[in-house]
Formats: sequence, structure tokens, C-alpha cells
Amino acid sequence: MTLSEEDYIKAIYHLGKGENKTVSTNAVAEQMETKPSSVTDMVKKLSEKGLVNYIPYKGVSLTEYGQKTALSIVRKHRLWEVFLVEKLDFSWDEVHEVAEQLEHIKSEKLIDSLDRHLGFPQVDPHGDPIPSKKGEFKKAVKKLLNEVPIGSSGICVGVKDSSPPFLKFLDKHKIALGDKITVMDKEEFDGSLHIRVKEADIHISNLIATNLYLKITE
Amino acid sequence: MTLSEEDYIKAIYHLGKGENKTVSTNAVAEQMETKPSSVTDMVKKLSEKGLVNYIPYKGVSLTEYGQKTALSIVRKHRLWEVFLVEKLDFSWDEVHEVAEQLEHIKSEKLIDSLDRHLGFPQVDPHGDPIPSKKGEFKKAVKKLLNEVPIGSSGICVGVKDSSPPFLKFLDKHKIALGDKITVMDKEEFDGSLHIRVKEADIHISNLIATNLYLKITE
DNA sequence: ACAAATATTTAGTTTTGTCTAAATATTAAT
DNA sequence: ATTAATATTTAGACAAAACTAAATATTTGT
Repeated sequence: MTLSEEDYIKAIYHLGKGENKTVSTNAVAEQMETKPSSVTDMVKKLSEKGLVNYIPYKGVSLTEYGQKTALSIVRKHRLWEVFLVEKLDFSWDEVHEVAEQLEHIKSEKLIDSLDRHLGFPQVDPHGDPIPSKKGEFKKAVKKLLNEVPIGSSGICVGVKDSSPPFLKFLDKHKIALGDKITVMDKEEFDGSLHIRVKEADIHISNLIATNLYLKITE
Repeated sequence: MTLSEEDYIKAIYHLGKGENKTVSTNAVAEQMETKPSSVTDMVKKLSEKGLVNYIPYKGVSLTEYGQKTALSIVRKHRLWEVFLVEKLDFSWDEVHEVAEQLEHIKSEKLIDSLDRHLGFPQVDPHGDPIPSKKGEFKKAVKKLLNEVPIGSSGICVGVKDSSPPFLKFLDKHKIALGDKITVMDKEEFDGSLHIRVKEADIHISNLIATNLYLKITE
């Protein structure tokens, strides 16, 4: 597999939302920042190699083999992201570009060793699940903090209200994007929550909880 | 810089023994496992980009800019080798192929962080020095163990006598290629040595010392 | 110094991945 | 159902990096 082929496989995988939907060549072209005609060419080649199903004018989807390949690339990408954040102190938003390069390194031993070195992480710094060597993984969903069941934890991935007062509140309570948050308990009376943010336990109102998005794996 | 260009720069650097000698296109072709005509093409391109000095029929050498580039690649290669051995438990002889890929990853922050993560190592697992960010580094020399001054240490990189009895001896005393060896003391009387091999102190005869190569940086 | 051997370059192709412009198929609108 | 708009493919070209075969320089042996 060439670098370019891998990028196409990954693009088709992501556009299909991991559910192997058929996607249009135009969509792939936009995702890859290239021209539709280039996509047609590449998709024909990938089809000959047995990585995708391609019907002219109808779109492409991954074959089983293509899916396995995509998951292997996603696995590498996410493991490297964990490495960059955990070991090299990269921040949440700096990892993507470098991981895009590292994901193409070819060495099974490297990835297995990296996985072990990192303690077999289940999710990457964005809260997305890391496929196992065999390609198994749990799906991740984005939920408002108030909808997260007690005992579950996830990664803070966004805000609904992005007004300065709210962001200031988050800053004051040391809640940042990328932080791991666990719902410890919920008050029946007012819907307020006891949560754990990176080792610290704090208590927040229901209103706050309805404005924070977590990514959780079920 | 493309991947291929980087490989050529590195080949020219290594053939010049780090001393920026002028090397022939044929030599580069052999090193790169490619054809001389391909080298001519690439060398012309590199010359236009200001990375090499090229005189047709006379050979190529790196410009100052080319040397800086080469050292930056060597630095990356060797840091990754340290990472693979120290953190991922790769053995001495497994690292090269993977490091050849990793050395092409482009991110200054990545390399600086890796360097820090590894504790700013001075040499790679083969005993070769790691250039600093600015491209400074000490030269490494290969010496027989009996010629190494007291107090110095180096990496075991080879044997002069490769007969089974000698190799068996090394195995028995847990001396392996890639091990760090420090000369602790020398007996005037018989030239025997007290050496430290990976935390263990042992005593070896002069004959043994004349058959082991160390790579040391001055 | 000259012929033979060797080294190097040039010219012309190939492959991969891309592009533009033109042609064709599909979808949407009336 | 026909036309207009949009999506997709085809055809032809290009750049990068490689190759082969032929041409040209350089070096070597006598």
C-alpha cells in the first residue's frame, strides 16, 4: 500500500462514519482536497486491488479487506496520538498533523510495542476508541454531560454555549477540552452533578451540565 | 524536501564519512541501490536547490545547507533508534529499518520532545553520536578494547575473532553487541582489564580485550 | 600517448498520482 | 417528460522519480 492509497482508504472510511456506507467520489474529493477526476482514477485502482467496491456513477464503499485496512490505519493514528500526549506532552490539538504522518509507518512490531508501552489504551486523546489489533472496538458517542449515566466517564470534546462567561467558568474550575470527566453522582433534587475532572472532584449545576459535550464509549 | 531527496542527501553524507568528501555518482547509486543515471538526475535537482555541489563527471559534495540537512536527518534517525531500544524494547539489530521510516517525519516539536523524553542521549544504540539540534556532535571511533583509555566507555560493536570458543566466552560473561562497556581499571602486569558491562563488573584477560571492538566518542 | 576499460551523462520511456477540459450520466425542476 | 443543473467519468497532459540503451568522458595499462 502506498501512502496515497492509505489516505484514500482512510477518507472513505471516515466519510462512511465507520459504518461502511457508500460514498460519492465528490465527497472523497472534498475530504482529500483533490479533484473528483483524481478520485475516480484512484478508486479504480483500489477496486482492482480488492480494497473497495466501486460502481461508476454510484459511489464507493470498502470491502471487508478495505475495512480491515482502514481500521489498522485508524489504530495506528490513535495510538500515536496517545503517545504524543502522554509521553511527549503534546496538547490535545497539536497531535493530529503529526499522527497523520506517523500512521503510515510500516512495522507491526512497532505498533504492538507502542500499544504495550502505552498500557493498551482504549481511547485516544479526543475520546475516540482505539481498534484492537484484530479491528474490534466500541463505538464512541457524543453526549451532553447531563445525559451521561452515573459512573461513566468520557472526554470533554466541546461546549454548546461558547459565551465568555461560560468559558470563564470552565477555566476557573479547570475544565478543559480533552480532559477526562467521570460522573460520580447526581442530585435528584436539582439535577446538579458531582463530577471528577482529572483527579479533582467538583460539584456543578444542571445548567452547566447541559452545555458540555462528552465523548463516551459504551 | 521529498522523501527521496532526503535519502539521497543522507547517502551522500554517509559516503563522505561525515567529512564532506566529494563522492561519485556510481558510489551513490550503489549505496541507494539504484542506477547511476537516476543519481545524475536527482543530483542535478539537488544542485539546483542548493543542497549539493555538482560538477558533471567529477562528483557531488554537500553544500553547507546540505550538510545541515543531513545532520538533521541523522539526528532524527538516531533519536528514534534510542527510543525503539530504550522504550519499546527493540533489540540492537531490529531498529534500523523502522528508524529509516521514522527519520522522515516532519515536526520540529516532535523531535525536540522526543529528545527530552529520552533524556538528551549522546549516542545511539550502535554507539554513534547524536548531533545536537544545531548539528554539533563528537566523532565516534572504533577501537579495540585494549586501546580504550581507563575511564572511557563505549558500545560493543564487533569482534575480531569470531570463532565459536570466543563467542561462547562472550555469551557466558553476558557480553553482547550493543552493550555499554566501561574500562574501570587496567592491570599493568598482564594487561588484563576490569570492565563494567551493563552494571556488572568483570575481569578479562588482555587477549580477550584485543578481540573486542568498542565504539567510543571522544 | 593511445587504445581499452570503466564511469558518467543524455535521451527517451515508464509508473504513480495528479490536473484540466470535454464528454456523459444522473438528478431536479417545471 | 423534457430541459437545466449537477455529478461523474474520460481523455489527454504533466511532474517526480525511476529505468534502459546509447553516447560521451575519464581513467588505466602498456
